Amino acid sequence: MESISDGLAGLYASSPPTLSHMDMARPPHEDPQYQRELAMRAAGGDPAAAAAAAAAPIPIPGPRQSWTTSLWSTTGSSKYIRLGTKVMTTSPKTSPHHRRIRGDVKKCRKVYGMEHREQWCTQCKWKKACTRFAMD
DNA sequence: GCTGCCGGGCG
DNA sequence: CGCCCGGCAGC
Ligand SMILES: [Zn+2]
Repeated sequence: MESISDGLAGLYASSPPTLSHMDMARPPHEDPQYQRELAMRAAGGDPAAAAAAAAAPIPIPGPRQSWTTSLWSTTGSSKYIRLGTKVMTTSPKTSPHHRRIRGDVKKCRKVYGMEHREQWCTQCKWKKACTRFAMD
C-alpha cells in the first residue's frame, strides 16, 4: 500500500546524480498499459476515476526493472569461443520440467481476475512467463 | 483448488 | 510469428 509509494518516492528522491540504465534483458517488452494509462489519464475526473476504477480496479504498478546490479562488468576477462562439436555431457533427456521458484504470487491473473483477462499482459494471456510483473 | 509457467500445437 | 491449451509444480 504505502510501501510502493514510499519506495518509489524514496527512489526518486534519493535518485543518484549519475546513473543511466538503458539495457534490457531478453524477454520482450511492451506496455499496452500506456494506452490504458493514457485513457484513464485523459479522463481526469472524479466520476471518471470511479468509472476507470470499475473497469480496472488495479492502479497498475509499472513495467519492470529489478536487476539489482550486475557486477560482471569489471574483470573483463576474454571469453572463450566454442565452435565445432557441441557439448552434451548430461544425458539428452529433456528438461526436468518446471523449475522457476515462485517469488510473488500476484500477477496479472490474480490481480486483475479472470473477468479482466484482456487487461493481463500478453504473456499472461498466453499462459507464459509474465513480463509486466516479471521478477527476474 | 488456484495460480503461474513450460512445452507443445495450430492459424 | 502470434495465439492458445494441456498439464505440472508450488502454494
Ligand atoms: Zn502478466
